[in-house]
Amino acid sequence: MNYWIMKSEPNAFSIDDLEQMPNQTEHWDGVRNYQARNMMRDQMKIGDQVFFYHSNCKVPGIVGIMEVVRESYPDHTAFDPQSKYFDPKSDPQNPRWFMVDIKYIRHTRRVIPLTELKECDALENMQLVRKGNRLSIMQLTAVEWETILKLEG
DNA sequence: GCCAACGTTGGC
DNA sequence: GCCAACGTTGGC
Repeated sequence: MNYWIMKSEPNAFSIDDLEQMPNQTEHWDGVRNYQARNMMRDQMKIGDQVFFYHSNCKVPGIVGIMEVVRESYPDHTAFDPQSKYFDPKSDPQNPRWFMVDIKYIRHTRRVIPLTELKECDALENMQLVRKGNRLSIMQLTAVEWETILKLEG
């Protein structure tokens, strides 16, 4: 069992949007970073637990919990010239980008703001709180996962 | 809106 | 393979 954080800008796709999808499930498309791709492609397994993080918004922070329900497969938005995620270098015969399917579990009882995560000593080694971090997918340790759940209150 | 931190691109 | 230029991310 692995633990993850996945970021999304709520203007583009929020925890509320995920909750309203059919089966409360959606494919996590549009990831165009090799490190993040490698984690999705090689390490994310069915049943892994994921925090949903809202970035680039008024109160950035953790807003919900999700679960991996389908392991990696090609991100078809890379093949679609109409998509803003189109990448001509990704060939259906040799896909460059991958995604997983994610299912809504619940909202956290409150937004756990980034400022609070930064103040927590037990989370000081977490990638998310490091300056300049821009990765949209990060792995957590089990201890970090539990620590954040306790912060939820 | 600003800007620091990164990642990618492409000329050489 | 170096590195300057450029584009993007995302907190503030």
